[in-house]
Amino acid sequence: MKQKVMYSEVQCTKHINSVEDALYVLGGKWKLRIIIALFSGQTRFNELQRTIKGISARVLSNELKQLELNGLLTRVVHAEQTPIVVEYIYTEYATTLKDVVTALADWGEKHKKKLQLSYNV
Amino acid sequence: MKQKVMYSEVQCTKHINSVEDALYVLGGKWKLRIIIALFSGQTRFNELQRTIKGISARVLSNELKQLELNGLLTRVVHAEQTPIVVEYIYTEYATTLKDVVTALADWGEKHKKKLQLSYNV
DNA sequence: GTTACCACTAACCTTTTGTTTACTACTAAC
DNA sequence: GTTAGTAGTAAACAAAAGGTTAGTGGTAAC
Repeated sequence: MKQKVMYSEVQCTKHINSVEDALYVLGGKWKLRIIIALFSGQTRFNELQRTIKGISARVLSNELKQLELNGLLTRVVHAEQTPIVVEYIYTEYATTLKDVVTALADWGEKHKKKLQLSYNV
Repeated sequence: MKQKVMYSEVQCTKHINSVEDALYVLGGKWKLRIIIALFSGQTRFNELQRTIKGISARVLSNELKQLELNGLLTRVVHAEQTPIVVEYIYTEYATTLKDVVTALADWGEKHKKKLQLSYNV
């Protein structure tokens, strides 16, 4: 059983630490899904909750707060109108996540196709 | 407050579903770190536990089982030697994760640098 | 006049995840 | 003979994450 080594030990530790830093911000079940929904133009709380199937209001609220703290979105309150409308707008910084989202979504899609293939054969 | 829309609503749902499929396999605190350690040439249980700081034997054992079920590694037992040695070898299929790992590690690295900058200024 | 929408929050509960300690049984080094 | 390494597992517990239900107060549609 042979395999090629992709990184040195030092690079391994560096990679693990970097992924750790990324997961600190993006980890958990919901954060990336929320970011995708924001990228696709959803801005409102209830819109987001409808788009992201299965998330509860409590969890969505908490996750949005954390994403705001990490500089990935801005909470904009339109207090002048009734009912008061709140918009969640992704920041310029959040667009740096595009590669991450793309890589994960691509892999997830291919993985699903692979599973379907192995069941159908 | 303006933003460009990156995906249509249909693409949004597709992306969310794909990321969901990916996270089903890769989600949680440890799986990607284990994969990085495997990519860097670690093959043994205790080696992995030493490399991945903070993981307990129980959790490592569970995660390895799940990664094996999902076809990302093979458990190879060398029963002929004493003490019996077990090797965890990443599969060919696991190499399709390279882009995911790279994207996340790159983002994590940049994010850390950004944090350090904003503290030092 | 009842229902639904808006954007949440509080309290409580369950599930998932992870930790700690102790243990297996054998080997090799000091 | 004590310690450390080999690869784990069992049991008991703690912490983190997530879900459920109910409710706020105002507006607008049926």
